[in-house]
Amino acid sequence: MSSAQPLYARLKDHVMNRIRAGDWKAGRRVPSENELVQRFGVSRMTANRALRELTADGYLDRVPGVGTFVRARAQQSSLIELRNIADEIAARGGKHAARMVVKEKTPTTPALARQFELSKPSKLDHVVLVHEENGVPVQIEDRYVNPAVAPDFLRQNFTKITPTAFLLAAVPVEELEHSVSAIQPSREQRRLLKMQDGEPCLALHRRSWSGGRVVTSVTLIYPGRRSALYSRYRTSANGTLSH
Amino acid sequence: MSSAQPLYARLKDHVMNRIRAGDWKAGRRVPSENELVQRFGVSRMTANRALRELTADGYLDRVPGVGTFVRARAQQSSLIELRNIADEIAARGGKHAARMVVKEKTPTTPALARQFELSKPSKLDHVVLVHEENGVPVQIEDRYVNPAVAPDFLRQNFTKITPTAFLLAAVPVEELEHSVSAIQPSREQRRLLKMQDGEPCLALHRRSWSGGRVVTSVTLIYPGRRSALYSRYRTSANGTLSH
DNA sequence: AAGTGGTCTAGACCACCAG
DNA sequence: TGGTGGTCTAGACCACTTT
Repeated sequence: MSSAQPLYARLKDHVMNRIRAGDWKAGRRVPSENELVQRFGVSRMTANRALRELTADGYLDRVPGVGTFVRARAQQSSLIELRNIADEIAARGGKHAARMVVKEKTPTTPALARQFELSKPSKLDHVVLVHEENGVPVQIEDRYVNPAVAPDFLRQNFTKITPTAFLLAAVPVEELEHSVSAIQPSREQRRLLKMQDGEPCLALHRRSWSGGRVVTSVTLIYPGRRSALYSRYRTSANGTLSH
Repeated sequence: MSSAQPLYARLKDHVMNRIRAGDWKAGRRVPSENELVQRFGVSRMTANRALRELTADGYLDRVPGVGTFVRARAQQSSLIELRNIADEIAARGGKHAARMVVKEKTPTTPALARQFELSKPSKLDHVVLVHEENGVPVQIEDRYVNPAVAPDFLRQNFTKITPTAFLLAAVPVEELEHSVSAIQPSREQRRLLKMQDGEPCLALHRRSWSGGRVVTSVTLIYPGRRSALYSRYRTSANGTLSH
């Protein structure tokens, strides 16, 4: 089962696995191109491509004449990464919990059929849950899923694995659509987020595609009082924005 | 003045200039690697790197055995591009106008000094303007600029050139920070945007760096009723999100 | 002086697609 | 069969930093 993966991709994986596992922490020097050439028996151009692409991807810093290092804050190039909120909270040192509010199969309304690009009426999976950080509600997740793409979705226990984590593992995402707006929360949403009257919310809507079909359509609602979306990144050498 | 630019970067520029100028439109075949080798006298690896990076940047599509083509919709990988609102409105076929509200030099408050990473008190340029599309206000721009980095800023006529357009041309941006939140607009902001009572706003805050110094800190305020931020993009081959 | 990254070359082999 | 992109090599020269 020798992988058909190209050599430079295997080198990238090797480095990323060390970083993800925590073996190589921020600021640590990673092997030089010549060291990779020695250890893996590849040409220097191949080692160079691996490290160069990881740098463009935001994971490494390279300093000519000095070396290559694990970047301090992994670059967050998009305002919205497809991340698991449980991981985000854990990264901040908080304790995540999720509370189920709705878990059902529901027939498509015309609006839902349009969102899922379905020509015929069908059934969709629907869940609503509230994510909490240290007991404080921080996000409402209102999600529809196409069961033709992710059949086992409704059978999961979403207090143990978040819908995002399940879908990320179950379905390869090929395309993403995001939009963000400010909304006045409904009474029910205010209650779930334990918000004061009059406070606005940030609504993030996302659709994802796999194999040309819409996998899921989700609305994430955050209390507006603190910024829910943040990114910081460098621009690439040629002046276009790095992505 | 032979440019110190590497060959692959010059090839990228050459292709991008043709695309930007409209010579090569969406779907058009661009020169193959071998054609670039012939015309520019470079090795195939160099031509390959140029076209490969432009593909990763979202501008081209490559099909093995067939060719390389200008991508239909230039990929909008980040939710927030550093774009000029006048261009955005023009791209939608609308008519842009800007109205000056404030144009002044102002001493730094402690909060501003922190934002600009200044150790000593100093003066900053400050402008507030309202951008309109077909006569309808669509954005408040509240911007501070470090005059040590962009000296001529306040001398511009911002009803003719937007602050973004001027700064993009005047200062190379190397790093960007964005955050988004939902806010309840002040009475003054409601007035400027001609909004109803109770409607929330989307606030986008951005800082940009050049040469290690903060160039500008800007807050863009949008009426929340329609989504101000949108993106759609594909994920890259190796499974990580394209940026 | 030795090591680093940055670039470039001139070949090569492969899978794929077209005529 | 010839052209395309995808990858890889084994060298090379350079500017730079560290020792």
